[in-house]
Amino acid sequence: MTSAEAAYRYTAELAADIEARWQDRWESEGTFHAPNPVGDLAGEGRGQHGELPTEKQFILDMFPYPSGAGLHVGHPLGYIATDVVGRYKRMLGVNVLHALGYDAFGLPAEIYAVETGRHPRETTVENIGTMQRQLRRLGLAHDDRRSFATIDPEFVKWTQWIFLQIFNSWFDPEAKKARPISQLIEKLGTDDPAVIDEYRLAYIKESPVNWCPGLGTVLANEEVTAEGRSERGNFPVFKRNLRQWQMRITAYADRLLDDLDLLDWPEPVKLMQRNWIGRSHGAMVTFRSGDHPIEVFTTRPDTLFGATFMVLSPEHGLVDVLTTSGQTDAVAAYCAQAAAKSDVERQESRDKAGVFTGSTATNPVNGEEIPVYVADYVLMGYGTGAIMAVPSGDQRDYEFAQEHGLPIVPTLAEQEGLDEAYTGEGTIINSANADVSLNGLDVEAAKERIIAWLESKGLGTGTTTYRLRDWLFSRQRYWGEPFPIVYDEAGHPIALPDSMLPVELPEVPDYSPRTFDPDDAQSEPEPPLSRVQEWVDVELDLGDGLKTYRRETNTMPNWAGSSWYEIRYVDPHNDDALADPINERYWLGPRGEGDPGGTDLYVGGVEHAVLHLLYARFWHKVLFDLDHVSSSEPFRKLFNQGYIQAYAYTDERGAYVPAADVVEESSAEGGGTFTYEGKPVKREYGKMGKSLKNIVTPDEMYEAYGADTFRVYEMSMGPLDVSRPWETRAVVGSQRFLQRVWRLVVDEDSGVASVSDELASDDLRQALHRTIAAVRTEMDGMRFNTAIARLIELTNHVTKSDLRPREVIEPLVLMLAPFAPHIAEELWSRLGHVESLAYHPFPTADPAFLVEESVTCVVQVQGKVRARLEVSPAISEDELTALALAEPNVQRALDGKEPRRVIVRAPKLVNVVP
RNA sequence: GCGCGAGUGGCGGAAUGGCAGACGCGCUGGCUUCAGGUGCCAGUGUCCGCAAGGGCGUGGGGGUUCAAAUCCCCCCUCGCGCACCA
Repeated sequence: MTSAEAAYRYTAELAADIEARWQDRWESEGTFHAPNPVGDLAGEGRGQHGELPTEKQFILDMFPYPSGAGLHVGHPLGYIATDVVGRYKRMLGVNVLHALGYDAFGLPAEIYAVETGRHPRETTVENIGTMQRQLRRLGLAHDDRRSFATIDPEFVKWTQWIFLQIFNSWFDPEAKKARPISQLIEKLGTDDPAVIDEYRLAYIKESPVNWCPGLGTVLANEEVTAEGRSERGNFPVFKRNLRQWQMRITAYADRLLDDLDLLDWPEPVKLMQRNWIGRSHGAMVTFRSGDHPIEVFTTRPDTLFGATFMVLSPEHGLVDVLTTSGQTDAVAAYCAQAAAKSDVERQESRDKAGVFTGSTATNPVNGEEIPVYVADYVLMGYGTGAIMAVPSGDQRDYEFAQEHGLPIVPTLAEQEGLDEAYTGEGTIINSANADVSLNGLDVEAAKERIIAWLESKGLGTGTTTYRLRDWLFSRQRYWGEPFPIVYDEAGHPIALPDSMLPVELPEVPDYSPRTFDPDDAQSEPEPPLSRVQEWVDVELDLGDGLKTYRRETNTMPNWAGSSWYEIRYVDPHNDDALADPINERYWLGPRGEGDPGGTDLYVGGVEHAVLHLLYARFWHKVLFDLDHVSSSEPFRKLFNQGYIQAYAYTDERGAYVPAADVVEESSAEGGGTFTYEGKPVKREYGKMGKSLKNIVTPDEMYEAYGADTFRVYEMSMGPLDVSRPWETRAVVGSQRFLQRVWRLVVDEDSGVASVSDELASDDLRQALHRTIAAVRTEMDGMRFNTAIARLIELTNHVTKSDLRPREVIEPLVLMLAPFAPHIAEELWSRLGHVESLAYHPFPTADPAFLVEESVTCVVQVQGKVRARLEVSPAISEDELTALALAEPNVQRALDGKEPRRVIVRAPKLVNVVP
C-alpha cells in the first residue's frame, strides 16, 4: 500500500480485521446459540426474549470427514449456502438450529494414521482442529455448543445404544414395524436364542459377503462398485461365505421405497434409491422336473404359456441333480468356465452361451415338457437363480432361443411376425388350458387371473422381490465403534447392559489391519482387536454371577455415526437419552398429516444417494418404531449442491504443471492457448486435486480478498445445484461490489461513516422496494446468484444517484448480511446500531413503491420488436393499440397494410399482425 | 443398451411462452496516478450502414403459436445414474 491508496479502502487487510473482530464478538456473545425447549440449552438463545419462536428451522450439512488433506475452495460451498439460509431465516424471526460435527471414524482416517505412523485418534483430533480453524475464518453462524465428533465417547455411547436397540428388536410383518424382542419372546413362548436370534434386526449370519483382501475387511454391497471393486482404494472384491453382522434393512424395503413419496428430495436421488431397492411385483411359480421342484420368479406370469425352456444359473443347487449322464462333462466344463470369470467379465460378454442339462421340466400351465439349460446370463443373486424363459417376451431369452434353436411362442397378438422380443402392452393369445384362459385379456388383467389360478392350484403365488440385500455391518478394522456385544461359552451373542456403554476401543500397540495380496481370495479376515487378548476376554456379571465372556472383535462401519448424527444436534449433551423427546419433537417432529418430519434442509453432494442416505433413513425408522423419535424420516428436504471444478494443465510429456502459473495467450477470438514457462500446455477440466496441481485453498482467498468476498463469489458463481469451474481471476468482481457498498457508507480517505437522513427520491425508493421483493423471492428459492445480482444492481443504482439515504442504505446492508455478514455488521454498527443485525428483521417491500408510474410497453410487429412506449400501468387496451399503431416504426414495418390482428397485453405488450 | 439431466456471447451465467444475453469476469477506450493496479467512468452478441435503421442469432432439423431459449417431434453432443434384475 502506498500513500496514494485511500487509508480506509475496503481491502483484504481491512476485511481481515473486520472479520476477526466480528467472529470474536459473535462467539463471546453466543449470537448463534439456538434455544431448546428443555434441557441444558433451554432458553439460552439470543434475541429470543425468553420465549421460543414458534417457527423453527433445522438446517443441516453433510458433516465433513476430517482427512489430512486440508480444504480446497470447493469444500465450503455447501457450508456457505446453508449459512446464508440460516442467517436469512434468523432475520425472518425463525429459531435456526445450525451446527457442524465431524464424521471421524473410518477407513481414510485409519489409512492416514497408518501412513504417518501415528495413532488415528491423534491424527483425527488434529485434523478436526485444522478444519475448525479453516472454517471459523468463514464466519459460519453455527451454534458451536452443539458440535461433536462421532469418536467422542459420549457420542459412541449412543451409537452403541442404538445398535443394541436394533439388536433387541424384530420386525413384525403384520404391524410392518420393529418391536422389542421381548414381545417376540412372549408371542413365541420361547426365549431359546437359537430361535430368537433368527428374528433380530441385527444378526450374525454366515452368508456370501464382499471380502476385500486388499483392505483386509468385508464391505457392504453399497461400498462395492459396479466393476466389483472397493469404492475405497479400488481393490478387487470377492464373494466369500463368512460369519458377519448384518442389519435387516430388507425388512424396511417397502417403507423405504414408499416413504420416498413424502420427501422433498431431488427426483434423481429418489430414483437411485428406488432402483437400489429394486422392488418388482410378480409371481413365484413352481415347475417340476421329475421329483424336483424348480422355483422361478417372474414379473410376467401372463407369459407363462410362452415359456419354452428354463435356465438355471451355474451356481444353482439343482444343476448337478438335473444333469443327465450324457451331459455331465459339458455342464461341468461350462460351470467351471463360468466360475473362473469375474463378475465384470460375465457382464462384458453378453453372449447367450449355455448348455443343456439333459433334463426337461413341466410347464405347470400347459403340461408341456420344456428343456432345462444352464447359462450364466441367469444370476444366482436375484430371484431364485432360475428362470422360465419366454423368448417372445424377453430379449435375452429371445437371443438364447435363436442361438440354441429353441421354439418361440407368441403370447401377445402384437408379437406375431416380429424378429425380436416384444415387452409392451397388448392382447393375450395362445394362452389357455382346460381350466383357465387368458386370451383376449390385456397384460394386467392376465397377470391377475393367472396368479389367482396358480394360487388355487398350489402351483405358485403372487409375490414381490427386491434387489436390496441386508446391510453388512461388521468390519475388520480398528478405527470404528466396538460392538457392545460379548459371547458366552456357547458362542451366543449377548448384549451388554446400557450401563456398560460406551465400550471404548482398547489402546493397542498395533492398530493396523491385517491386509493381504489384493488378489488372494482365499485369505481370512482378521480383526485387529482380536489380537488384544486381555481386552477380548472379559469377566462380567451380567445377572447370573461372574463369568468369562469373549468380546466381539469386529468394529462398526464408518456409516454408523452418520446414520443418526442429525438427531444428536438437537440435544448434544443429553446423557440420559439420544435426545430429550421434547427437543426432538420441536426440531424434527412432523408438522401435520402426511409430513414425516426430519431436518428442514439437508445440503450435500449426490454421492451418498444410496449409502448414507439409505442407512440413515433405515435407522431413523427403527428408532421411530421403537418410539425414540417422533419423526419417521431424518431429512425432510434434501438439496444436492454441485461441485466446484477446476482446470488442470499438462505439458508435452503429460505431466501436470502448476495451474496457477499457466498463462492464457488470448487469441483475437477467444479459445486462447495456454502456456507454462513459455511452452504450450494442454487444458483439461475436472476435480481439484493435489496431484493435478490445481488446488486453490480458502486460505489463499482470505489472504487476497477476505472471507466475505470469498463467500459472495462462491454464492454468485451460478445456481447452487450445478457444478461450475473455479476462476480465481473473477473473484475480484465480488470484491469490487463489496468495496462499492463500503463506499456508500464510509469515506475512504477519512474513514468517517455518514448517510443522509433525508428522504430518498421516488426513483431510489422504487429501486429499493423492487429489489427487496426480488431478493426475498430469490432467497426463498435458494437462487443466491440472482439475489446477489439484484443487490449489485441496487448498489450501482445508489452509487450513481449521488444520494446516500439511510432509508435505502440500511435495508441494503441488511439484505447483504446473509452473504457477507462481517462487512454488513461493521457497516450496521457504523450506522449507529449497537445490537448485532443477526436478528434484525429482514427488509419488507412496501407495495406502495412497487406500483410503477410508467411501464415500458413493447410494440411488436409479427413478433419482432419495432418500438417501445412509456405508458401508464392503467392504460386501456384501445388507447395502447392506438398509440402503438401511431408509432412511425410500426407504420413503416406495416408498409401501408392494414393490421389483420392486434394482440394487446396491456400495459406490457402489443403485437401487430399484418 | 435403458433411464435422467443439460446444451444461450470469448468465459461463468440471466430470462420457464411476451424486450435474448440481467449480474460478474475478460476485452476496448478514457479518467485518476511519477508509475503500477485489487480504483473510477464508458463501451462490448454478430453482420450491413456515416447515421437513422435493418438482417441474423439460444447444438441441428421440423412443428404448434400473434409470439418459442422456453411447449411438441426427430437427430447430434456432453454429463450423471443403472446395466443380463427375469
